[in-house]
Amino acid sequence: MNRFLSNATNRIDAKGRVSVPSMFRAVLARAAVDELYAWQDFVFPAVSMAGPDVLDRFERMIGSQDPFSAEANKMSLLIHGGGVFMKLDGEGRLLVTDFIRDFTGITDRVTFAGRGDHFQLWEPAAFEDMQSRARKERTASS
Amino acid sequence: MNRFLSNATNRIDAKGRVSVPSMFRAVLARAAVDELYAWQDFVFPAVSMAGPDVLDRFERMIGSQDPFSAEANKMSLLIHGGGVFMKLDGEGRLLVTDFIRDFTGITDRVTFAGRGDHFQLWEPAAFEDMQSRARKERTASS
DNA sequence: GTGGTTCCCATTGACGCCCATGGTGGCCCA
DNA sequence: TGGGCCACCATGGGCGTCAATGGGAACCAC
Repeated sequence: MNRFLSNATNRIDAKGRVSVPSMFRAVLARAAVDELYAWQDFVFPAVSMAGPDVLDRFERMIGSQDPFSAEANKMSLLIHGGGVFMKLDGEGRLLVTDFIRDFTGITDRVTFAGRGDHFQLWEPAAFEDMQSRARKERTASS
Repeated sequence: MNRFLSNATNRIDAKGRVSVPSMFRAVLARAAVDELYAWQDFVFPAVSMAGPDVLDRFERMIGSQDPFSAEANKMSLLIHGGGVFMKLDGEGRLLVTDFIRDFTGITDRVTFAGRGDHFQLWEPAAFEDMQSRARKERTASS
């Protein structure tokens, strides 16, 4: 499969590392991605990750707008100022930095959630909560 | 037959596996499906399963919306983050994971229910209950 | 040096793949 | 029509492999 799907919760070890689910690593390997672009999600309290191609896409989106518009400026602030590059260690783990902790509230466990063309890091309880809320809204509106 | 019909209840073994009814497996084989897309039903406490084409359908639904809207993001959270790919073992069994147990209440037995283009996994008592209730409501309203 | 990383190796528990068994229903044949 | 044979399905369990996790030691920057 070539997209990020499902969710899994892994523990952060004493050194602050956490294993990226093998399923997600397989998708990254297939796309020959070895350096991850990570950004703070625009909607949820989660950090999103994907290959560098996503950053290119974001930049093209900005480029198509008036460079002096407030929109384009805000967008750049989010994707450049709120984004970093990360890479995995030999075992497929990533270091959970303060960049991630502060924005998500993650402390000792991480929920990885597939989002199709990217995946996200959530504080486990926040993920559960948001998902059940989304389900309720769908049920109510249908 | 090319659709999922009827229902059957099977036992979960010590390793947490359960046989998918051969009737359903036959439908899957005919559609050349070897990897199942499973999602938590939007209405019932059941997990639904079908071929990956269902996921494509869901994704087209999302694709028609503004990708930065909270609506589209929540829907993606459900169908991507709340969906899993599963595959059957050589004997046509699937592993009943916590993803399934937590949402359905399944413990040691599973009721498989055909739903036409997909089938569902229910906790046996919950299925009986829901079915008899549906029957009553129909009788009352007709 | 000291703190923070990165690279490497060990452990263990889960999962996939394989083979075995038993029970049931269908089919054939007398 | 009755009995027996056979095929298929549900189920059980062994075992090898791999992922998730833990920790030591080298390495770099300050």
